[in-house]
Amino acid sequence: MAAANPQPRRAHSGSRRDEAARLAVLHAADDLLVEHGFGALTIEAIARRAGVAKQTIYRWWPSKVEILLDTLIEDTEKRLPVPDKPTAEGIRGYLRAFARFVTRDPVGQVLLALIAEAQHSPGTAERFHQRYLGPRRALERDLLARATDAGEISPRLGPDATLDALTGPIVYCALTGASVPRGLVDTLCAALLVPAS
Amino acid sequence: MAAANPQPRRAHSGSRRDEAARLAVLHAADDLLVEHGFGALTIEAIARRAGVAKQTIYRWWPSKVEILLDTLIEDTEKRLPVPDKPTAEGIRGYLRAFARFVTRDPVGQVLLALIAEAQHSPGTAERFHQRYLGPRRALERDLLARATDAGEISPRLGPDATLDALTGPIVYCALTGASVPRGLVDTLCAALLVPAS
Amino acid sequence: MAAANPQPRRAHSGSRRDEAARLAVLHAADDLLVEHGFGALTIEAIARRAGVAKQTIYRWWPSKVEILLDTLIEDTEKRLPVPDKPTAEGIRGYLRAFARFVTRDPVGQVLLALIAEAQHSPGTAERFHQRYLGPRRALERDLLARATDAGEISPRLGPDATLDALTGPIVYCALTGASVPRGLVDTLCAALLVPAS
Amino acid sequence: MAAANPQPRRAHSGSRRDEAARLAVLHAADDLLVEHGFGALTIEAIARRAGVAKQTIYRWWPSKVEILLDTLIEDTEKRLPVPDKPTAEGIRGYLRAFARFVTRDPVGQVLLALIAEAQHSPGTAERFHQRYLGPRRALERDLLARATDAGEISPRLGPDATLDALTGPIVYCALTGASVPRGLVDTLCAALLVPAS
DNA sequence: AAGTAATCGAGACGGTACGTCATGTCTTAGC
DNA sequence: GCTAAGACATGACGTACCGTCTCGATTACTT
Repeated sequence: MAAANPQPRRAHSGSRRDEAARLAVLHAADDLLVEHGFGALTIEAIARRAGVAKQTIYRWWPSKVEILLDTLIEDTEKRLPVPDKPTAEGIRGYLRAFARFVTRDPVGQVLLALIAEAQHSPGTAERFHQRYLGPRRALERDLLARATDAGEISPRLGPDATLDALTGPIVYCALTGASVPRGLVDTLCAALLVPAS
Repeated sequence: MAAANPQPRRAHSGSRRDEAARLAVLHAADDLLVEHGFGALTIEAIARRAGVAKQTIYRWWPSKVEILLDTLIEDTEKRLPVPDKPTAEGIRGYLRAFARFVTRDPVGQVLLALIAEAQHSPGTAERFHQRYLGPRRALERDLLARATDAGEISPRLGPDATLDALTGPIVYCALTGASVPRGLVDTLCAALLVPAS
Repeated sequence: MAAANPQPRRAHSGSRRDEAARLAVLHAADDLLVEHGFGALTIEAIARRAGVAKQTIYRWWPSKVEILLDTLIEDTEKRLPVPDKPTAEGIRGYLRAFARFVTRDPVGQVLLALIAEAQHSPGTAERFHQRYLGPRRALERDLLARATDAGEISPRLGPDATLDALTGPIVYCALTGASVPRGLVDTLCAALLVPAS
Repeated sequence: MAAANPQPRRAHSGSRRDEAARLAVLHAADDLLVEHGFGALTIEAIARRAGVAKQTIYRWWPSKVEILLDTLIEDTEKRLPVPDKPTAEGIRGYLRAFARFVTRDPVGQVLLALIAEAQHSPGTAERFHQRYLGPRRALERDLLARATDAGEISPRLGPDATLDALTGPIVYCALTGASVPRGLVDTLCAALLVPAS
């Protein structure tokens, strides 16, 4: 079929890392996760789907968790940027976007899968914190601090506790398969950030 | 002990289910999970540890998830009873106990493992809801309703959203390996249940 | 269906051996062997097919080989009697019947299966000789001896070698799935028994 | 030996089939068969003994019967060559060697095991004919034909019937655990091949 | 007539082997 | 030095039988 292409995908390489292979792996991993769930996400399946040799994966990623982390980090910045403006409304909007991200976006699936996998393996938990949770939390803490300094909000709890209280319910709903109840985000913001009125 | 045990270990019953084997499996699963993590929780390892044939496990449990569910359900009632008294203080105490349960109790580990595993497999999610999350949530909703009727509390959100908002942050902290911040439970209760005072 | 018979097959037992069960086992074994081959001949399959408990089989037969031996011994006398008359023609007829028996008779299948199984297990070989091959060979040797005494034949070899030379090719053909070539029996008799001219 | 083996046992090759593993499997199978009988000849035991992974066996052989066939075919040519010279004496010598082969040679054990196993499973029978019995019989038929053409012998039966009559008794003796009676081979040759003298 | 004993069906149990799948390491051969 | 391809040792998967066992019911021989 398709006009008998003799070299079906032959142009790959030489001495430098093959960027096409890298992207093919990331996309294959993402696709498999979304289409068939984490159970189908094996190194062999990724290699098969990406049209890549297993060894090519092992050369560049120490585990499939790192593949997911690569996808997650690259895509989260696009799909769910932390807002610049330190306003109460900005924070509320970010949380609403986060709820959508985590319940509907394919990349949100990756986040949930990593939270789950971190629970199963200490090594994963470690890397997950280093590469994703830590940096993200730093950005969020900064947003909160600037909003507080600006008098936009006046949180009833410390920064980390506040963020746990705001994002925890959203993540929990997503993990248990439920949608985030209407009004939850607004009420949480109202109750915990105490708008400067 | 030592004394005079007349039957050395010959009594595996015969035609009826062997209760000793059942308990050995549940304990082996729990022990392996706590000692070596979910990764070490294979059916073969459970069978080895319990001194039981693999087939005996497959005869009674369709998957290791159901083993964990059995443990979780049996033990949660003992370790984390939902309080009878519908008071604001009772609810606060329950949430504090829940925080301890989920961060320190071995059975809490089982709960976290199941939340994680449910994320990886739809079948697990289904069973987890049917057998644990659903019934438990019903009890909690009942507690909330009775406390509301008694005028003890006056929640700002619907029952499910309230429970998500209260337990979500605790579960999220446990999942991300953190301890539950001091004051979090009290502040959440104060902010969301609006004590009748 | 079928008029709701409350006791479907209840009349079995008491304190004496249940003859119906014994026959059911023998027939089940034979049927399974013929219908699905030796591979399907497991104790569990026999028990299932005979509608009998596994223990009932183990109580009366030490192995499935003994079941086959029971069938073989009981049925061979009916299907393949060693002739009384010590004539050359009688011997020839017996060999022709033996060829039919071993290539077409269900009981012949049992014989072949036991020859094969004896090759796989020394215990089987032992019992097979004791209970079948030995006694049968004795009868055949006797037939040969009487025919020789009567001057009907004059074998070129000793009795056992003669019998091996006569039956060996037939068994070999049956084992290799071939039919016994036309004229083989007659030529063997002519060449080895040297009719009294 | 001893001397300077530079690679201790690191050379399992990589992308090409590992010849050492192939031979280890063939020898392990042969050894197990001779030492512990067909009952001990399980894939797992072969793998253990050969120091090879089970999957390596399944990759190259569809069943243990094919392993035995490989051994049998490779070794029969060395241990029991069909003679070139189409003489009566050559045929007699071949049959005597065959009797020794089948009663004393370890490879003869493999042949008997395959005859037996073919009786238990149609698939085995099929492959056994295709790969061993058929080709061997063709060689033997050719030997017979050339000897007949040369006027060395003058068989009383067709080629296949003659071969069945000559080899059948030998195989039968081996299968029933007996030794081949003295004089049997010579008498069979004399009686069936009718030397041209 | 009550007690004893052997039988039967059912089926749970600790095992062993099955054949399949994914792991992570390795070697080869092509560019 | 990268790549695709894939063989390899390892070990878990879920299934099928093995032979032993214990049940609860059904009969038949004892006393």
